[in-house]
Amino acid sequence: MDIQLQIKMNEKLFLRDPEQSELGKKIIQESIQLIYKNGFEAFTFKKLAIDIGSTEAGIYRYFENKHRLLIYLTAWYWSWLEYQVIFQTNNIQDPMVKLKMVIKLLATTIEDDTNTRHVDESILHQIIITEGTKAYLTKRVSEDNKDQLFKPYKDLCAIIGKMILECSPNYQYPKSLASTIIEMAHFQNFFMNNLPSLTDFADNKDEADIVRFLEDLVFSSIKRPSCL
Amino acid sequence: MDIQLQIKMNEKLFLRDPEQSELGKKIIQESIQLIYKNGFEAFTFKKLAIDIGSTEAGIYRYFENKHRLLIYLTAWYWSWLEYQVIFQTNNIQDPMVKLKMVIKLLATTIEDDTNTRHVDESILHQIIITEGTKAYLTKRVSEDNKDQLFKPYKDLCAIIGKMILECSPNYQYPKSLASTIIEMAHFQNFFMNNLPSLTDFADNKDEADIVRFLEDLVFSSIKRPSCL
DNA sequence: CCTGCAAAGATAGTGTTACTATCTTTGCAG
DNA sequence: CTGCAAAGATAGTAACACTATCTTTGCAGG
Repeated sequence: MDIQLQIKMNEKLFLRDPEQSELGKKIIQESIQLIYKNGFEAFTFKKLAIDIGSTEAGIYRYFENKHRLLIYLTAWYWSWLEYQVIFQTNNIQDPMVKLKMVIKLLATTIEDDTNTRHVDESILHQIIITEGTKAYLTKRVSEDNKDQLFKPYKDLCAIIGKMILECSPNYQYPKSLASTIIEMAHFQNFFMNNLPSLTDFADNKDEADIVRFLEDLVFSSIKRPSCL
Repeated sequence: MDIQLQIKMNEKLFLRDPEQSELGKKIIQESIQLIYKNGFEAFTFKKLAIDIGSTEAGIYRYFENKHRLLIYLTAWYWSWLEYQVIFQTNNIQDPMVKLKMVIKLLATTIEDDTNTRHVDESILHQIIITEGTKAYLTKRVSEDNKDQLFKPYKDLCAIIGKMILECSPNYQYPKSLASTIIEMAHFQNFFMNNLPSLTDFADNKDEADIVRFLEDLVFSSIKRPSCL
């Protein structure tokens, strides 16, 4: 069975849909490699053009600028992750087990999904850890939000928030706890590898420890009422 | 009583100490205004030079580049906040009360501290919320960390971690919980004001709600063992 | 087979950014 | 009054972030 997974993206994210052409797919594929390698600040359309054997002007036909491309990549990632969450929690009844699965998906290294040929998810995951927040930490965030550019992120947050409420219908902060899990899954990973004294995982550098920390955080918070 | 508070900064943060001259202080003062107004991406030394009536070359004598200036501002902020934490928790015995004070300091709007004439802390606080993580979310983070540029942040995290252990000596993740509190105090604030559906504070937009969320998060986590 | 049209390639050009260099002026300390 | 450091003035460069325009390619419909 060879099923190619295609994620339908918001049209405001691009000028021309990169999934619809070879050049477009190469832009996605190689931009992921290049951002991973040099970081988003050092990433330019010029360098990308050279890497894919095209021209700057060619890339500008797909994306307004590099920041839009970053938003596209993050939106793609969160859409893909939402799909993974829905897929992996399908047929699971216990909301606690579902939540644990979500935490695992968020905090654990992702293998490349061969159903999406032009995207290497494991590298994209690394990019999202380091560069993901830069998509929205800007002066333009409200305008971009009006164009629904962050919808995949917000959708995922809403799904996790619902699971939290399923576990604990009286918990007061489901959405904030959801966004906390999402961000901390990434920040603790970044800290563990780069600023280890900000974490308790410096010795082993094991993602499983992050999972345990997040599980502890979440389930202590939402179970507390029943505990009192 | 007129005491001017001066924070001793790591010498690697600058080429020439901005606290030691009028021009230096103007660079700090106006860069805070300019970054607040236009965001870090749009901030340039050229614009800053015009605003302070000096030249680009003049600013380059103080800071290698704008990223170093951002690291300086964040380091200054965390040093100042550490001082506030120590000052405000002085003579408090109960570690839980101390922790609550820390959460309040992290998550609540700061009034301008008149003891530091060239820094407007309330605006700096806003900058740290939006731009703070960009100081370390780079490819250079390990080198910068070796130069101890993030020491103030790490020191604050260590202090909070210690308070957590005072509350609950057996808690396993004091440092990760500390960095979670610090980051979430800012992220939840940013989300509340810019991407409200990621939080549970959209209606009131009240920082006191963030404080309550963080207190709930922290004290559920660290009290759990005694609860079982 | 020709026509038309869209995608992509090729090339050029502009204003801005991120610096670096050098020379002059200012102010003050010895 | 001399010397020296800080700051001002000015210039220059390579890279970056675009925009414009013109040509080529490929292939779809008539």
